[in-house]
Amino acid sequence: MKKSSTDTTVAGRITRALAERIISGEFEPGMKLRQDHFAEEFGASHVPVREAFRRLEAQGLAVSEPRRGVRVASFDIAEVREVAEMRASLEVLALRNAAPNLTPDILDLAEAHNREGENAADVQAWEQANKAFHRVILEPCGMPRLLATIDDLHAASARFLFSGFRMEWEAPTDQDHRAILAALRSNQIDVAAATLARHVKWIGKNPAR
Amino acid sequence: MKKSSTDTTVAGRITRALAERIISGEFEPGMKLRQDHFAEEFGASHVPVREAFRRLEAQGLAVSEPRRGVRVASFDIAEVREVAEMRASLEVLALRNAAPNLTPDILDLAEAHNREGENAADVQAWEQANKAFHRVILEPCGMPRLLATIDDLHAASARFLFSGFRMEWEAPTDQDHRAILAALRSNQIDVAAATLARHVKWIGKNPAR
DNA sequence: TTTTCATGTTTTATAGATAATTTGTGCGCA
DNA sequence: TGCGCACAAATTATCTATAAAACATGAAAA
Repeated sequence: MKKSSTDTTVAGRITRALAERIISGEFEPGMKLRQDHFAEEFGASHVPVREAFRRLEAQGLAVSEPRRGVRVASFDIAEVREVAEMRASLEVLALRNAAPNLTPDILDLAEAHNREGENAADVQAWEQANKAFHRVILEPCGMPRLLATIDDLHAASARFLFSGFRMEWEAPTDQDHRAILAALRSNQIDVAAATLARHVKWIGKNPAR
Repeated sequence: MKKSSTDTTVAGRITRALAERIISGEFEPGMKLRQDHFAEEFGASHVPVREAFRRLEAQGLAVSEPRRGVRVASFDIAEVREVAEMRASLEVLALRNAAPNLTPDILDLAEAHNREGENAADVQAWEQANKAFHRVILEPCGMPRLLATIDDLHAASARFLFSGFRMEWEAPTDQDHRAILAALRSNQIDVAAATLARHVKWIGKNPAR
């Protein structure tokens, strides 16, 4: 496996660690991120921390005001909806381009991920399986930039999911996923795309606590 | 006007300068970007240059391999098509959300930008007017993340436009733009959206030299 | 109460050290 | 001679340590 910059450099490791904590909700929206603090925590200097901040900023997980520091990106209901709409548009685009390249093997793998999700013990596990499901059926589109953007949006969605307004959680049988797979298996691309769009937008409509 | 981080800090100025050169084609795809070189050129040290690199990377204008430096992002015909498809999807989404907020004033402003483009003396001027046209009709969607993503995609499109395969250039009367405005004026959102999608995708279909 | 100015804190930038990769060189061997 | 391999030198990215600039805070003066 090609090792990404996230693993190789100190800045990359810091990026990953901070992203994880923001997504998991450990860092609350609006929280100030002080470079010296993390420099000390990771036993590094503040320069790689700054580089990590730039990446988080690009992913939409943090916002930076010049000379005033960077904070964890806030997200209100409008932003959640925005991310959901963007994901819906782009995932549909990806699916339409992936469809001609989808093999039964890929769909079986997706189904496996879906079952994983249905048997998940907690939200984290479910989210991981959910991400894998979407990834697997979209990846064959062969559009790297599109996939990267979708990943960023997915991270933003996950933030919302973990944002503590759903403490008691139970694994849902993901009917939408099943419907998408069935449509793909019978070559009904339009149906699959429409279901996917509705499915993704639904996330943005969750009752906000 | 709110001053962006691009103007305030050294890293920001370097980012802007390098982005411009990449987009304009002065830096060719695949070209190695050495931090010490630009540190010297901008009379700065290499740290702000590195931060600029991170941002260019996020915008898709550069790619970085850990410990091996960063290069100007390549773009083949497939990537151009990818960017065009993404733009089409996202601009349609933006337009649909902007439509309810569009006023006659805004549409008049857009029309002015379109005329600017038609009278443009060179590609740069045309591109600037073109960007302004799209921006003006999409901005009222009130979705900042969506707009930011569209901006990045637009920059990538502009790269393609400037890539020297269109040396002799003449300002086109932009019929698509006019059609979009006419549709919006008569509240035919679907027509406007469909025209916009076709218009944006067409860019990706330009005969490659 | 408002303004000014000093002080501490934080971001930003520089200069120098470290580590990894690439390039060049020499040697052995076909 | 030509090719491949090992090893050394140079180049370059990465990181640390330190200094400078900007900002926030709060006390003193108007």
